[in-house]
Amino acid sequence: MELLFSNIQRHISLSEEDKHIISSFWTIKRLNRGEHLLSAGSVCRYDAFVLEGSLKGYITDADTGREEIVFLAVADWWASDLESFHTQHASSLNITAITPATVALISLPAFNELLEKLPKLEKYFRIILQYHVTALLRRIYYRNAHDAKSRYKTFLQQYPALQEQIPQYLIASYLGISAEMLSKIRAQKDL
Amino acid sequence: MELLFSNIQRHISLSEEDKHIISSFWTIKRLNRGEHLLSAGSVCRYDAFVLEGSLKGYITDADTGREEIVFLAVADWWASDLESFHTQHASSLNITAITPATVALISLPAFNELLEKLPKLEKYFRIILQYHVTALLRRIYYRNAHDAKSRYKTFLQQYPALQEQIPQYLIASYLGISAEMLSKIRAQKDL
DNA sequence: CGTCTCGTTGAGAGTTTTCAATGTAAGTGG
DNA sequence: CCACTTACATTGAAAACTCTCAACGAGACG
Repeated sequence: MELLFSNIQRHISLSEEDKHIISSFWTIKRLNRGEHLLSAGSVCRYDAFVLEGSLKGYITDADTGREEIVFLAVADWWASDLESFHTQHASSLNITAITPATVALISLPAFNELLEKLPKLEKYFRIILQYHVTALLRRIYYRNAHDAKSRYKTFLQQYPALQEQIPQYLIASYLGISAEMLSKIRAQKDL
Repeated sequence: MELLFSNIQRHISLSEEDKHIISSFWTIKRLNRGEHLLSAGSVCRYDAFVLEGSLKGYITDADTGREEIVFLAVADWWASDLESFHTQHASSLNITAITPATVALISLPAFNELLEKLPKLEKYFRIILQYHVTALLRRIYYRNAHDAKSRYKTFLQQYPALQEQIPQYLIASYLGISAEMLSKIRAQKDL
């Protein structure tokens, strides 16, 4: 939970009282490796903040059964389907623990109540969403403008920590590369 | 300006007084075709809401000089580099009018002051950012999971209006396709 | 051990790009 | 009004990149 506080405090200030209030709205959940936080077809009941471990968000192709990674999340990141969470409509996304993980969960009613009690959190969420949008636009840019090797190199520079926590074939999918291609890229001398 | 109000009112309610306050913080600017709203290397001074016309956000490759479209914006959309706007650091993005355009602009100091005067706008911005994040994740998913033809078909369904307002070679870049490839896809019978 | 997960490697196939040429419509200046 | 430029779209052939498929290897774990 300290991790969430420090994340929030990078953008707005919190009193001990605030932290107390915030804590009361969240529940901690442990996930086994492979356990689902959200399954396609069901509603995203919780917004999740990752405290430990790593998760993948992915879409399974109805025809081929292939998994396409949409996002990866490790400690200090968020992992949920925002649209499904806020509209309470069925999600097309799966979220699953890659490793054993600990997440902090908040339901939509609790989320709304929390924002009413601590309106300054609106600002926090707005700010992290701004960063998120920027990061996603950058990801789209790299996907469109650069080849597989260049994308992988950029990925390593930007998220050096992820390399150790996430299997390569999932990183490949995240980057829009086949697992075999990424393996061949890594075999090249000039990384 | 009415367009901005109706955009906001899709998510939160506004009194006439609110509208009056909001109006006072924005300035209207007309752009000629090809005119820059933001140039790479400079700071994004304004958050822009498009009232008329269409704009492109793109990154120019330093080596090849190629333009890579990062986003397209038409009436009722936002167009800015959020990161540069909020940090006031140099942007790597260009934003240029594709057609003659009218935009509503707000500076960062004005933006912050507006949010202090009308805190409920925090909620509005948080909500539209949530939708934006969802749309960008969907875009990434399609980019990674589907071939050029399928992406174009999905694009036509999702944004039928854009087809008439944006030249094809820019739509191609937006979708991560070469202009020639898109032309060949359109020549196929079974769109 | 035997299985499961994950990574590697190679060959062939497929998609998409690049390059170059051509066409067309719209604007601009004489 | 016409010639000329500019912007955009089309087409074809060759090249480049990436994928698929298939086989194999290595480590973890029960």
